Amino acid sequence: MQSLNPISICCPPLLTGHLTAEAADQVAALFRVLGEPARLQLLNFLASRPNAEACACHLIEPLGLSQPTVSHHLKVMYEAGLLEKERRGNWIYYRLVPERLDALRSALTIPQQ
Amino acid sequence: MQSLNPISICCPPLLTGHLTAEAADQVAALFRVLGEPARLQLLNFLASRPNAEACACHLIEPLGLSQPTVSHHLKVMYEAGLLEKERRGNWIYYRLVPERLDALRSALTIPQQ
DNA sequence: CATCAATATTGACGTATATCAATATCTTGT
DNA sequence: ACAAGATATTGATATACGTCAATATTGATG
Repeated sequence: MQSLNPISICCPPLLTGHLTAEAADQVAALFRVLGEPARLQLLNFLASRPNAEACACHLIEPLGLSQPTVSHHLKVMYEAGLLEKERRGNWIYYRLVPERLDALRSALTIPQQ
Repeated sequence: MQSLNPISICCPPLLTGHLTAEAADQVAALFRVLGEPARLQLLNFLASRPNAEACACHLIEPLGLSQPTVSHHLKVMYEAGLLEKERRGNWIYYRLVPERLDALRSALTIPQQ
């Protein structure tokens, strides 16, 4: 389970300038986080909620996966900087970090040829 | 090695509306293709060339990987619709398919909250 | 048709990781 | 402090896949 540094500047443009091996590693790790259907469905579910957030307890049933597995996916996305989390009483709420997805989006920008 | 259908409509928005399990599988498979540093470096190298294309023979040395491994990565990206290929005499040229990356980019669009 | 160069495929191996059951940890309320 | 519920971690298992050496295939050319 490779974790990402959320503070690191991500993502360098993929298609402009020279992409170093280190930068490629970093961006690839983020793509790999999105390369899992269960995680995409979690993101999609969160996006559909008010404030783009939900209690972890609400994320288990819609996926049809076990609680530990969902917890694992949430952790992976949290460590990748795609989610924030916040405890509220007994529950932990996860929230989308739109800036992170925006950064990835801009990394895919294609230079005018 | 899961292959993608290049003709299929990809990609449905991740963060708008309901993402079915099948759609999540499809988009995740495309993200997984990008989740490999060597492939990102290949894309980056192609983007730096005139016409965003290069002979396969020019893609081996810059990566420091064996010829079969590079061939494998090119095949994966070709089957994912990210590259086109064309034979020219003895050589096979691979070219970026910008529309495919654009489609992925738009799938990451975040709805206004 | 034979040869050569470029690319692709096969098979083997190692690593990464998704998944779950079992268990641990953490918070709140009594 | 204890009990109960929510979430996280551990350990085990299975699968996906990156990598290379060896080999096959393909196309051009003599």
